[in-house]
Amino acid sequence: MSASGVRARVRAEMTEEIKAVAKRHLVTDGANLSLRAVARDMGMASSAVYRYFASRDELLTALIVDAYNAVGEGAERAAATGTGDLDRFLRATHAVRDWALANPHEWALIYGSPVPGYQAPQDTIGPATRVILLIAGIVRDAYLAGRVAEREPITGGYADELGRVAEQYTPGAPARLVAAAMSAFIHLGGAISAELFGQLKNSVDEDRRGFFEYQMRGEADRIGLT
Amino acid sequence: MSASGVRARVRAEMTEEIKAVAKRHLVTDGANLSLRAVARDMGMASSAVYRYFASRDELLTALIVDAYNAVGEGAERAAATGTGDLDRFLRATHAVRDWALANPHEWALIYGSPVPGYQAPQDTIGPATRVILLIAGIVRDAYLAGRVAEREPITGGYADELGRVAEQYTPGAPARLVAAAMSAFIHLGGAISAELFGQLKNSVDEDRRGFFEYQMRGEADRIGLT
DNA sequence: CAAAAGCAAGAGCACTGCTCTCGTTATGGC
DNA sequence: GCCATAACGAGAGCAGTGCTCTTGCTTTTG
Repeated sequence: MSASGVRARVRAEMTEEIKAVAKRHLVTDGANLSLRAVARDMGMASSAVYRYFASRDELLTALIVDAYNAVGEGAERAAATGTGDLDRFLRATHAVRDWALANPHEWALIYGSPVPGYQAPQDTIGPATRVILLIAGIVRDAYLAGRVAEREPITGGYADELGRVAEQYTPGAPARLVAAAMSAFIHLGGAISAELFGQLKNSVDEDRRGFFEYQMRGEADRIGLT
Repeated sequence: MSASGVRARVRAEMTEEIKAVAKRHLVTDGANLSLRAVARDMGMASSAVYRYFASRDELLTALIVDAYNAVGEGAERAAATGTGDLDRFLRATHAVRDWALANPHEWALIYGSPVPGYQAPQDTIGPATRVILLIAGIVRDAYLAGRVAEREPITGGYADELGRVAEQYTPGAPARLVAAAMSAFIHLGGAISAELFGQLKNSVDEDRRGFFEYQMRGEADRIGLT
């Protein structure tokens, strides 16, 4: 066990190192990650990398899972330092943006257009939900404590569906709360992608942080957070 | 002139056909478009394609410009059929979504993560602004006609900057109008990307159109459209 | 009519993901 | 401790990619 533990540990270290090198390549080359280049950087044959990752897609998947967890954990930590509901919400969303600004290519990997021919495996859906679950959690806590302001209820087919989703997380809570939380999450992603992908150029160049917060405050207001 | 016109016309037809074939490949293969495969499909040598497009990136640029114009034109036509301000806004945003659903890979090309190593040339920035200019135009018309509801003004560094942008399009209009219009545009892109890139899976599957409209109505309300 | 320019094809370069085979080394059952 | 087995790393090779260069041919132009 301890002997085989050596090999297992070396294997784990190699896997981590490959991911680290790949992440470095990601920041310069973007999503067209070259497995051969990674292997070259590590001084090993490209075929040897296939001992650790069955394909380039599998390596990408590992990077995607790491990225989801990194942004999720960052947001969770930031939210934990907040005091009020609105403060926790703003801290969480700012943390997501900060992480995205620091790791633009990883953001593109998880929230940009899907890599062509790449099919997200089951492993990714768990980590992928961390941020939206965090936002939903903040809203739920506020609602259960009776601190969510009144808003008009929603109607339409999506209301029923989101009502069923609400039963899982906030039993008894109105569907419009889930709808507003999801709207905030979607707006969050859109705002960050717009900033990173260059759509704010020539219109918002000085105070992008402020403009981002303006939008997030708007979503918080729609939710009813104070 | 008529003789050389023949060659010019053939050249234009070839260029269009290459773009058409490339667009067909786009719907199946996504963004990793193969110039060689396009050439094979047309029964010509890959080197011959370089007579019409200096590089694969240039072909992509042509497709991007076409996509921007297609979605922009669709939104403009839809807006023109609207009656009130809110109606025009909703029709325009729904038209953008409809186009995106019909052409998901082209949407990914223009609003998804930038193609690695690809630098958007000057040709694209004009067509790229059509949708946001359309939304801004709807808001401007409503404001100049005195039909925009009162909302709280905005503060912060981005307010000054957007105020300067406002002077170009809606002289005398408050910066918060531009901010709200841009927020709507950003939310629009985020909502469509979220739907196309699979982030709505398992939460909004039945009435996505309704959920989209809920979000857009929220933005219209923030703007003050009626 | 001849020179010039446009065009298509083929060969070739450097690169990619991935597979297969080959020796080598560490692991686990006896 | 021995030895079959499994893991490992390296190299060669295949099919594909973007792109360039050269070579003939055709069309346009002066």
